[in-house]
Amino acid sequence: MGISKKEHFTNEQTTLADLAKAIAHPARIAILQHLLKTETCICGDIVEVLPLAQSTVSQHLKVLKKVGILKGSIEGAAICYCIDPVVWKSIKSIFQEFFAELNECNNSNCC
Amino acid sequence: MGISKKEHFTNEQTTLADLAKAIAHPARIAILQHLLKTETCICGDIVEVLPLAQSTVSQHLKVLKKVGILKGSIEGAAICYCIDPVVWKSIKSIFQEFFAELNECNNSNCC
DNA sequence: ACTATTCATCGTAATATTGCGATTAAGTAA
DNA sequence: TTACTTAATCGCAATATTACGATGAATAGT
Repeated sequence: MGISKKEHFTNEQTTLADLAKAIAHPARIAILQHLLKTETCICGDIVEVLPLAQSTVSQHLKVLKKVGILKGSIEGAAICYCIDPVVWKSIKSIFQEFFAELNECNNSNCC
Repeated sequence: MGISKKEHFTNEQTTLADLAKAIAHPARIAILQHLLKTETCICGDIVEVLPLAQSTVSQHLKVLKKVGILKGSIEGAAICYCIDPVVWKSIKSIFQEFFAELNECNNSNCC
């Protein structure tokens, strides 16, 4: 992604950016929405849901697992994918706090 | 960002992904936090806040303006940057709705 | 007119992401 | 053992992102 200068930013800033990056692809949104919609774990049919090759879907799953949103447990030959509710709620809170910080601009000269 | 297959996904999925992508960089988080913290518009000292070159900051501002989070108004030689409160609240709602969809997994066999 | 300031844009290089086919690894079933 | 299935990983190509210096456009002040 180009030359990175993450060492100049705070942990809070890089954490939020990394979380947003994990969500920043329609395929990963689709994976999460499918898991949310079925209200349970999915054992083995994630690839069929998406218009992408198996290796590509596996890469997207890896991204979501890396930030902890997804956890996978081996179920025979298949793997069951779940949203980790603890991590999910934590991420939800982080985004909520970030977006809650808005105060209306009180400078009538510019807005 | 590699071969894109966005035509296979819904508008909702691509919209959320694009919003997340706009936030998915610590420099852009830092810009937004600075604007949030000062509780007003910033006229001309954005570059000084960040450890990046002026052209790089300008590119990040462009990304934020593209999704509508920021609006800039000319103030003489300088430019005043504001967070658009309407867009901000809209994005806040989109994220909130997405994260609110979680139901606990009720399959005791896998989680 | 001349100069300084501010910010956008251009051009370029380095690095990251996305996607696919092929392969590998691990389990199941015959 | 020999397939068969499932999912991760490898290797590659195409494209996107990030960053910087240099340049350009617009305004302000002298």
